Amino acid sequence: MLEGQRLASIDRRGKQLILRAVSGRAIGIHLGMTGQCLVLRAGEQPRQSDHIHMRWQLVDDSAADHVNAQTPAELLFRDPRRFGELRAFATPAEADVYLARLGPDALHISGEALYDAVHGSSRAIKAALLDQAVLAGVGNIYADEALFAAQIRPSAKARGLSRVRLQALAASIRGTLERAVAAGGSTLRDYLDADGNAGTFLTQHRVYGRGGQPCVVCSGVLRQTQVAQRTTVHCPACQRA
DNA sequence: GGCAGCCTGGTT
DNA sequence: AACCAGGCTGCC
Repeated sequence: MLEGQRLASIDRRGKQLILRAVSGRAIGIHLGMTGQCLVLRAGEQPRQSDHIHMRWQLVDDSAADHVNAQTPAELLFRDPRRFGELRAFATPAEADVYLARLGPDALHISGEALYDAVHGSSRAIKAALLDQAVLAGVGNIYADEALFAAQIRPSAKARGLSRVRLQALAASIRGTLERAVAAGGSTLRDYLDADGNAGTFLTQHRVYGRGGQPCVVCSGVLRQTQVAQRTTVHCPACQRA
């Protein structure tokens, strides 16, 4: 699909990455749980060479004055658990149809947009946040963290939450994701950025993975439950809404 | 909605 | 050996 093609752009919508070529062809990449996209310089070897499912040779022929111009490099897709996905699109329209399944991007979600997306739903608010057609980009970690920041119970019915509450939740989602991005993401075990670096947001988790431990705000015991079939941690005292 | 299933690998 | 994990789909 991409042999001999010139990359035009690299974008993201929610958890979906999309590489578009000048010709209109495109590749969609989803990391799933354990996927990694790694960029290697010429002659560089990946730290872990197992579970590599795709390798693209890259040539940088951009600016003539670029230090690395003409230096070949490689883009690797590695995914031990194979829950990730690579998908080829022949045209921009095909790619756009695929991306249209996704809700608004969580990193930029407005209070109004979140209200519009969930206020009519009878589901638990956490289930709605995890639904990529409702909101694109929030997974289990950031759902729990954002709900804690907004003081909302994960099991609260979406339709029972006020406009003001949902506006606060939208702000918490944006804030949580911004801080996570600034920290390079949450590496539990596998996640690495394109340069092979782990993310450190794990050190800032306030509820995810802390069931049974004291709440950082009130010192009460954090409760671990199941919501939408996912392990969920919240503070019963702080999250009253 | 709930649940099995897709996979590998690390921890009880 | 059993259970658990960042996600998501398909089937009741």
